[in-house]
Amino acid sequence: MSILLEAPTTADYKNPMNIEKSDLPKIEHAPQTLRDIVQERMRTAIIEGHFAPGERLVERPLCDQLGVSRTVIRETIRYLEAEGLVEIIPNRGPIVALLDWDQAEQIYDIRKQLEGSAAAVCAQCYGGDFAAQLREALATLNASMNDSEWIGVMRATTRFYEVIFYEAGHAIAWDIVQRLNGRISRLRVLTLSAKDRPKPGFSHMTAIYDAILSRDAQAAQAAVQAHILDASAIAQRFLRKETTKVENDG
Amino acid sequence: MSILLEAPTTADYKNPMNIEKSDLPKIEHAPQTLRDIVQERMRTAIIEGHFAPGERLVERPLCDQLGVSRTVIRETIRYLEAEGLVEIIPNRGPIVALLDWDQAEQIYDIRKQLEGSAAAVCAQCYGGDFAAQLREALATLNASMNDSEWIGVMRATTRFYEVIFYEAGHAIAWDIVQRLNGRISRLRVLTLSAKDRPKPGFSHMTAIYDAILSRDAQAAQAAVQAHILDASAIAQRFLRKETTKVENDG
DNA sequence: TTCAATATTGTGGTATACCATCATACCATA
DNA sequence: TATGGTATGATGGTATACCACAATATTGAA
Repeated sequence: MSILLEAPTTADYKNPMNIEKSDLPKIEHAPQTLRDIVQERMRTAIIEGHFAPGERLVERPLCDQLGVSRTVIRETIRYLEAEGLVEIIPNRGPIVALLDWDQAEQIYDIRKQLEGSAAAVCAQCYGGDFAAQLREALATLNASMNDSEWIGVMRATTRFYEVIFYEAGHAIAWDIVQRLNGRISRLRVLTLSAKDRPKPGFSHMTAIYDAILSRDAQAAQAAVQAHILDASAIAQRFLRKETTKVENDG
Repeated sequence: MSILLEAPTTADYKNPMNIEKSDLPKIEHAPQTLRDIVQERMRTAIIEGHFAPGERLVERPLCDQLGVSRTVIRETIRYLEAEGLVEIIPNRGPIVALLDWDQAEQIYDIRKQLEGSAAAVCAQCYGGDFAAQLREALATLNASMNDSEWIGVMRATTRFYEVIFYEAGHAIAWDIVQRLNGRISRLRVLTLSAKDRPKPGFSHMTAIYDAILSRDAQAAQAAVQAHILDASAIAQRFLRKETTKVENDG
């Protein structure tokens, strides 16, 4: 089990998550509730692969590990179920959602549409300091690729698209894309960590960057779709390869 | 408050939702849990307008009305929050999610993409008894329009698109579209119930039907997008008109 | 009379105990 | 060895107690 989910050393109900003030420096009265924290932790734990797909999420151990009550765990599981990250098996309880290529293909297809549209809109109407933001995101991405830390690459890629979606004013679409990305996070990890090929990804991103900044909506959309097509092709290789194993687990 | 949420007359914990066997004829051991039932009831209550947008969803009264415990209510609210139907205001609790035109426009835009794509794919590759299913859905839609019952029209429209999405193999996209439709259900009701114009909607659907059956993907996509564009234009009129009122409520 | 401080109330958030049911694993016996 | 029953554990569901916080009402003082 992940170290991310370690329980507090003592059962301190006044401070069950070991949240120190130093952890929340920005906002004095952080309106963040326990549920939000647990949600965030479990979501990232699943996305970053600390829970295996198909692994059971038993309530009471989770309570112990996170140092919170069952109510919180149950509400969190309900939320993650709605997000598609968790699946409820009748009379068995929640497990980390499984993924087959059929679903993954659908998800890549939806992303192609939504991200392509966002890039196109963005190219047409961007302004302000957007160019600087996108350049910075691209630079961060480049830097993280040299670190060969897949998690950094994933975050930088996310940031890159986040800038695009928000400039396009597509906040809801971004929300959808993020959730979809959560569901295929395992694939993203595989495509990123199997990095005998970091450069093709980066050249794709550069192409997107150039197309948007030159206000070529068509080219921007095409570049995004090419990027996703490439990613999905790599993902397909991996998923096909391990399909047998996954289905044996289920 | 809605009659849909009435509590059982007596506190019968063996049968708290008044589920009779006659309600579940198909499956003997119905795996449907209390949560599922409450979720379904509250979702339709919100979608069908029995709760006003911005209305507070106070836990304890909901417990009384539905005859279930707070745990169930809270889990349900968490699920609906993830669906975007419910919004949590810090230190105030959940309310029925509000909607402004900016969000609605984004939602219509996403629908335009996903539904257009589904129709196009469908036109290219449909087979089997799909044509019959779609024809039947269209007939049902036509019949329900003569009833001038907006709820029937809404269900028939949903069914029509459901057939398309499933034939295209876009189950995940359909899931997304359904949730988005839930969030703009109030607008859909307005556009449907303000029925000085039932026929334009139906002619749009007929155009979609014809285009798909004639395997013209381009035309199918265009017809779908025209339909949504029309709907969004009507919705915009209504939402703009009542924007002041809504924001005063919030 | 008016303003401010305090008390009350309602709500959300959290924790915990309890029961029923279902599924599985284990064990004892034929 | 095979089979059936029991034990265990997990979940679903319910109830309750406690605390924090915010809004409102009430009361006291200027």
